[in-house]
Amino acid sequence: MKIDPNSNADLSAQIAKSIRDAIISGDLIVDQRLPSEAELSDQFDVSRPTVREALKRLAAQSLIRTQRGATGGAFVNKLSFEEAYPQQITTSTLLLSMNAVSFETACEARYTLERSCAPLTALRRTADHLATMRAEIHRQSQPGLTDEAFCASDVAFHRALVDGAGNPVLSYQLAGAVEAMQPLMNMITFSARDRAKIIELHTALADALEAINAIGVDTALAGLESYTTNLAKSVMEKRKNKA
Amino acid sequence: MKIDPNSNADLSAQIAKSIRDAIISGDLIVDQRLPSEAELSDQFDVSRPTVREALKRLAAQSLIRTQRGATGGAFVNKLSFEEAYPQQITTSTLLLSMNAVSFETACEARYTLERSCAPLTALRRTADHLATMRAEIHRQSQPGLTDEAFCASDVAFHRALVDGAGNPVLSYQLAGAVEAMQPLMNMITFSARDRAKIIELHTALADALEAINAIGVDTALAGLESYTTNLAKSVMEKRKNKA
DNA sequence: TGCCATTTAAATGCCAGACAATTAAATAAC
DNA sequence: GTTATTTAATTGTCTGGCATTTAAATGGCA
Repeated sequence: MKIDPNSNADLSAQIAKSIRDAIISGDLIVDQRLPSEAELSDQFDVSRPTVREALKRLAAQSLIRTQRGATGGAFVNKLSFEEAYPQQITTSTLLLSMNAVSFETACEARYTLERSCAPLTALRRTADHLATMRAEIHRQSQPGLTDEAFCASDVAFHRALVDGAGNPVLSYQLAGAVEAMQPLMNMITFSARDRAKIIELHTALADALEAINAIGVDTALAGLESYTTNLAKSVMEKRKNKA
Repeated sequence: MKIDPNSNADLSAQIAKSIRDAIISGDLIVDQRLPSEAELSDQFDVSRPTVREALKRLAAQSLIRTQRGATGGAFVNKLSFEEAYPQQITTSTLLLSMNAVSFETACEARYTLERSCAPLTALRRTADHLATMRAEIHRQSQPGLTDEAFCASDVAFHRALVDGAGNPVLSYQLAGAVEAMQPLMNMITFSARDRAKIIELHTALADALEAINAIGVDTALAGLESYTTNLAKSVMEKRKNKA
């Protein structure tokens, strides 16, 4: 393996790319041990610190894991959904906050995606999913709950809705959309009447799911979307008038 | 800033987390310059190579960029959708290949998501999106096209469909689902009749989009999903019988 | 023989110090 | 005032080393 020293990219970036490509292409398979850092420095003709920087890049993407000790080294990591979730959420959150995505755009994306998996959830949801949703509704109705806790419970409720579809790929893709909304929602102050309305819609949603009524689920979600959007709109309006 | 030397995690991982948290929380804002590597080593009380490993971790996630020279350094990077796309696709692809996700599950997720944004696309698609789709349909009908090129064109067609919804958040979330399917699709051999059927459905889809006929779009997508699923099923069947 | 303690070797984790390359700003020359 | 040169700051890379961890090899002992 050779590295182009005239390239614009860092040596460590090039080496990371080389190894990453090998993983993606299947040349390196899960749990396979990479050569030791010393061997890699020989192969790529760079120093050990440079190799280490490359390995840290890959570790940051959960593509490898490292073990110390005699039989240690870097191993191709089996990327799990559990590991990928937080990454996905972090990225989505930063994308929203750094790119001035409007509340409406984010909200539209979120509810569009959620409504798409609702029919599957109506078919496949287990008692567990329903119980989680009921529990979150109960939490949401407790007085003295901070706005932040209310939002967190809202996210948990919706996550259960998504997971109820029983498709891990869907759950993964939607995690970003649902969780990344939370910081945006946290900017809203919920009046008691707002909460009551949202809880009412959540209850209708859970009822429809329990009754395996896909249309009812969709109606409730549509209601939630429009209510949330209007709420955000009026909050922004008030804030603008004050300023 | 202090680092716990008794933690299980690497020093570089802890430092990266510390800086990452600062970015997420807004303590560090876009384009803000981080302290130099030397200053960071002082602040965290570690050596420069360790700081560098931490910075490379962050760079791997596109959270920072670095510049050399007198006024250089590490800067908080404005994460763009363009940058996030490839990461998302790589992760999704690896998740599918490493977790033995069935073709059916992946396909279900993909078409569920695509059908969800179809109504928006019907409303908002531009002439450009339609032109792209027509062009890809034309490419797909050319004889002598390899299966791989056919799949690539299929992906481009569907990406145009998704982008037509005019919601960058949706486009981003769906990129993984659509693109990660390609390796799975590449395992299928398409007969001339298969291609003709798919092209027919693609044409119906484009026609419906042109006519702003959301129901027609949904019907075509449903047709594509069931056709693709059955095709994959029969391919797997044949392969099993041979073995 | 079989079990336990010790040693050894291999690997990653971390550090100190140095030099090269790059870049913008300060300085000098004209 | 403009251009050329120097300087300083910063990242990129290398060398060499020591610390730590871990499993396997070794040796002692019953």
